[in-house]
Amino acid sequence: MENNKPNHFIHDIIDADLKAKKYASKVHTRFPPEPNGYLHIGHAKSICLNFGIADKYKGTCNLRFDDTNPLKESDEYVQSIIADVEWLGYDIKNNILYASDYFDIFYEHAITLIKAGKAYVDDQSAELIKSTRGSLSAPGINSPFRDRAIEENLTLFKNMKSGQYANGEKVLRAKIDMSSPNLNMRDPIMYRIIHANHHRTGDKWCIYPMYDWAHGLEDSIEGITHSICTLEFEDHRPLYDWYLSQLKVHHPQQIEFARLDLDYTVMSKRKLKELVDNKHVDGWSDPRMPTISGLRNRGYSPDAIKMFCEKIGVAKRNNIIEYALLEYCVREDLNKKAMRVMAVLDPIKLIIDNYPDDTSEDLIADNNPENENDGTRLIPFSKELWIEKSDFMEDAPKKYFRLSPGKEVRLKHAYYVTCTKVVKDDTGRVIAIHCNYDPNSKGGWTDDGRKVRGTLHWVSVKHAVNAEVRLYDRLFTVDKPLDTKKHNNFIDTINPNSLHIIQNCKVEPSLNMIDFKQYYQFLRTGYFCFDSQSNAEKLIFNRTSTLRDSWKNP
RNA sequence: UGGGGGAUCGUUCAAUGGUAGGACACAUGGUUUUGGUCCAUGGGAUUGGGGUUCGACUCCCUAUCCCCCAGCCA
Repeated sequence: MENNKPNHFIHDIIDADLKAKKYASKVHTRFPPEPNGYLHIGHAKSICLNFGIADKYKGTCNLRFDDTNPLKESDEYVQSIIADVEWLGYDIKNNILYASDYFDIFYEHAITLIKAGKAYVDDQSAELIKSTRGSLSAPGINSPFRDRAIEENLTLFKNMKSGQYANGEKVLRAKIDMSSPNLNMRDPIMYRIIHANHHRTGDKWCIYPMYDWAHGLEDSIEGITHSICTLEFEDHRPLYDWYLSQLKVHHPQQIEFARLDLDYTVMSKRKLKELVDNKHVDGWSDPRMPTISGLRNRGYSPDAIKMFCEKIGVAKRNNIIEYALLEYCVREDLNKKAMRVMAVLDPIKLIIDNYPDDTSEDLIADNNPENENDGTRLIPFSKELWIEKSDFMEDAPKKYFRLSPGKEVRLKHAYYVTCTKVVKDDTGRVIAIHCNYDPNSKGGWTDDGRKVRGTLHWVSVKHAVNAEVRLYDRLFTVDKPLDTKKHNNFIDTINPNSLHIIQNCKVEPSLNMIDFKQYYQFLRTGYFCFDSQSNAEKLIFNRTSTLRDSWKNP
């Protein structure tokens, strides 16, 4: 297989490092989520990037939980993240790591820094620390506790660890430069006191490391070579570098790239959590959510998501990818994989007057014209069929290929039929359509050169199975829900019609849950999958996406 | 405002001093037992102004615009 995956600036950096024999010519990356929510498609970009690099350079990629804040994290999130990464297809069984496993090491390193006179215990309140940090243009003010004796710092820090102080009473700070133009360097906090139960370490600790202090050490301990993160950490890099060089430990290279943003959705864990908590969606895995588990329930394949992550590229400029590209990727992938079936979403009865009353016959249908190996199946055909309401028009425009009075169409895999008359109710609404079929067109073809433009899908009335179908639309009505210049609150821009449930859809009998398939294409209507709530008694399908539709009703 | 980043077709990624190219989107044809797929064609961009150079998206100067940072979040 040729490797024509696009190259990007991070590859260039790694190539240069390899050439310079930096890091003993090995490549080790990591994907470091905080378990404080479910993974979304933006994380998928990072996962594909980091695991992709490990793969390309024959290195390793760790899944590492950055679990340094017990207040926001939970095991539920840990489990969902592991499941999502594995579902995407990355083998992490032997590479699941936790920052919390390094807490003892972090602590020892902190002692080292204190002993070197590079860290101190500060008694100031959070408010005071904030107010003495200065501003974007004004320098900060040194804490009165900044020049405490090393021995005193050591004692105080040990007391912090042993639980002698309340939350917020003291912090450990790095002694750097309160007048640095980079706010991150103004004596950043290394440890804060949080008396809380941690999902892995329980009550062992009541001091927890801050991100900047912990992250570089995590990378260093694991022997990471290239620590890839998003743009907002760019001005944290000097601090990342400062800690590691003070401690003279293995020093990975931090590289920043632009995170993924998608139009017509939101992509921050906080915002997604708000949608979940306020019940705007049915949990993190709602098929409308841009979460990995949401996309999975929606019927997206791992390959489609990976293809998407490759196509969007990796660069440093802020970007908003069009949702259309994601849809292109599912269609592209599912076109090759999906089993073609017939399902009528909005049924109307079609009666074939010249077809025998009490017979039915099994017709051969190919499962996927894109892949002959997928074989064929039999579909029952009889006198009364369900067809799609939108496939009939009494007064049809010229370019309408479907059924209308006097016109002949093909019933897919079956016969040609010609519409003879319609039946209406008292209000004039069409409730049934009558037609005649051509017995010589069995299989949907004749050799007489007849041109039959329209092809309809159908389901035999007496063999049809009822199903519920859930149609999804974009979750938001605007392309940038978070544009505060246009919208006060992104919640206001939620699409009230993002979920449309239809009952009594008629599907072909092969669609029971006994012969379960992962991906379906309902012929002419879209890609679908079984909903996780679906069972043999009640079939429920989710629409993954529509098919492309070049037909424009004039 | 101090600091850190960034600006190329509608969107996104490339071009690393040498023909501005790909993908998606859009448009128009063709094929078709899915108005799907597939195939072909087309329109469409270097933020502005100077400079260096035989030659500039690329280097220099200047202006403008956008993003990030003042959590004991990550």
